[in-house]
Amino acid sequence: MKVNIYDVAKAANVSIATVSKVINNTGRIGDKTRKKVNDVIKELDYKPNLMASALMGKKTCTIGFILPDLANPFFSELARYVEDMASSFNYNVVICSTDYITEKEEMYVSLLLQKNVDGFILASGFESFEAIEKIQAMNIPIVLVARNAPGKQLNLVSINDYDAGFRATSYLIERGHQQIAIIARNIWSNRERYRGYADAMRKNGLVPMDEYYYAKESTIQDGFKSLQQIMKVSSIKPTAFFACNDLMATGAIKACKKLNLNVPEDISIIGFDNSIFAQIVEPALTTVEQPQREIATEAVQLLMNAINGDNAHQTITLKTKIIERETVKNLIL
Amino acid sequence: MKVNIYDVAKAANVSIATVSKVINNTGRIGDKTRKKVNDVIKELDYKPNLMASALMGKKTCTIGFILPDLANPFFSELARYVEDMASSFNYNVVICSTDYITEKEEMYVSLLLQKNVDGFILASGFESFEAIEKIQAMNIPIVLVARNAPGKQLNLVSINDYDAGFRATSYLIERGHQQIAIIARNIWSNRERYRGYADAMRKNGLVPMDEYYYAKESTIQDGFKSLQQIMKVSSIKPTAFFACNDLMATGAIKACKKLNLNVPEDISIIGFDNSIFAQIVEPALTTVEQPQREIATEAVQLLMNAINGDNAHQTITLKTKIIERETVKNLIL
DNA sequence: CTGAAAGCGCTAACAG
DNA sequence: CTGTTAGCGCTTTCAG
Repeated sequence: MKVNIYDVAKAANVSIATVSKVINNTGRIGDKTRKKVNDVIKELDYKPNLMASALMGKKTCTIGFILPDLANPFFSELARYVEDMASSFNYNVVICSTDYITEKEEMYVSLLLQKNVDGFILASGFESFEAIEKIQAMNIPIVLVARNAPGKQLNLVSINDYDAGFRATSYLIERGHQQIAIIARNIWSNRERYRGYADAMRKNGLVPMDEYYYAKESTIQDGFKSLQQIMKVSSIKPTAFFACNDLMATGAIKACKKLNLNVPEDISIIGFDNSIFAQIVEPALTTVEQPQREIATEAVQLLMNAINGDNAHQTITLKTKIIERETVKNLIL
Repeated sequence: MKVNIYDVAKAANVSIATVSKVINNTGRIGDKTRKKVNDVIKELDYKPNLMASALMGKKTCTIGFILPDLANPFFSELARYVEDMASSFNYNVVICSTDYITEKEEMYVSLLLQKNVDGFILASGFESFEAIEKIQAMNIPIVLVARNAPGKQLNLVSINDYDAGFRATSYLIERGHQQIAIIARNIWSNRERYRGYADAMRKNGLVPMDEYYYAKESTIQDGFKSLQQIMKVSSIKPTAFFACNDLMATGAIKACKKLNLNVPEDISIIGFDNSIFAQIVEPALTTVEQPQREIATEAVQLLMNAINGDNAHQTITLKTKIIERETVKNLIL
């Protein structure tokens, strides 16, 4: 039923070695032989079994992409671009959602390692190094996305979260806001953005909200709860919120509606990611853009280089940009 | 570096056959031997190479999930559930976006076939059977999602699109709307919804918009353009729109804003999918819910059954439900 | 230029 | 109960 290399060899009156050589364009093969073999291959519609060649040390042309949650548009868009780019190299990507659970990441990594994937893109944002070390122990290339790994020699592609947080906050301050709250989650990228936020506040003689993270997850729900929570506990009410992703910003906007606060008249909000949500919500969200396509492109490119033997470790930092829409009010007039 | 079955055998003073048996729980193995081997496995952190066992005819524990566009929230949510469910069977899923291009589907299918995936879930919604036939020729299980394949013996899971279209339209009619337009795309599911729409109209003595599809793609953009287009060309302006997915509905709402039409005061809109967008847009979208989680769950379950030798072909039709929110006005008071 | 043969890591008869 | 052995389908020296 399934035709293999022997069938081709037989039909072409050559040895399997010859067939293998014409398939892989290795060794020297006479023109007539090559043509003959190719004809037979076409005729029998022969497709080499990639598992078998993988067993012989060839690539599996598959990469693992590990992320927290595919339902988060930031990640699904990222995944889309990763997949696109990978496919341009004839690679497939198996996507794994960890659901923010470390054990799942390790489980997926183990499984994919057993399946001999050629490389990993890790966007799960975990603090633990278990998975990374497991992969490195097998000498498999990794690139980390939106995360750092101090003290590790790795490929990284990310934005400068500190800087982005600083600029988002400054943007608000420049527009006259003084009471600025932050909705963040306790993960590395958000902590960096918090640092940027706090420094921007202090630099302008303002006092940052203390290092208290209200959001458990980066969801609409948690953004919704966080804003209400902050409004409730603050003695001096914030006039602006910096939400560390668009989902939470969306939730924050919803919360404002519930509290009968108008955005941006009463409360200004700036988000993060510039995912599709930013254009959908009402009012349209002013937000910090992450160049997802570039992130994905660079990540895959780096991974491919590594897979093809490039042992250098690169860190690529991409630019962010504030996309002005309708959720920030200028208090200075 | 990488430990294999021989290393384990040697360290445990047994043959590789014995190791294989304890791993796979086949044959009879003495308790002490089993323990010994298991200890060594743990100690050496041995993980069987799944490619090798796949070569021997075992499963790869990988399925291919082919969809049009991972950036469409309906599909990313679906993918999320598929992945979740698959992972509960210890399966990985490689996700492929066809971008609505038939050739890409075939290309992906070929590639994954060469990689010996155990099964496919096809949600790409194509009309062509090439890919399906290719897969069937290899005797690999498939389940089709959100699509039909008349005359084919296949596993199917979908909703009743005709019925859903009929009910969505009736919902509008019951609320007094008479000029109802539809925004659809020329794919099977949308045509079915159109049929339902048209029948509901006629049944109530109304005249359906003619079978003219304005949307090239199921995107926000195309929904935006379609509504404007329809408003421009209609002699009697519609009071309600039935958009065949939430993305297009979102675009339609945006278009209304641009045309200075209020939703739902001037124009009512009903969407389809009940993706996350429906809750985000303003006003919140009344829409027909597709039970994505169930679709995914059933699809994976069916596929697993098939992979495990169940040769029956099942068709599962899931229920839809109209989720009432704020975009439909009741004209009858 | 082409083929024979070894072997990748594993499973599955079949002996013992 | 355990080991030997023959492959799965392919790549890759190494002879010829």
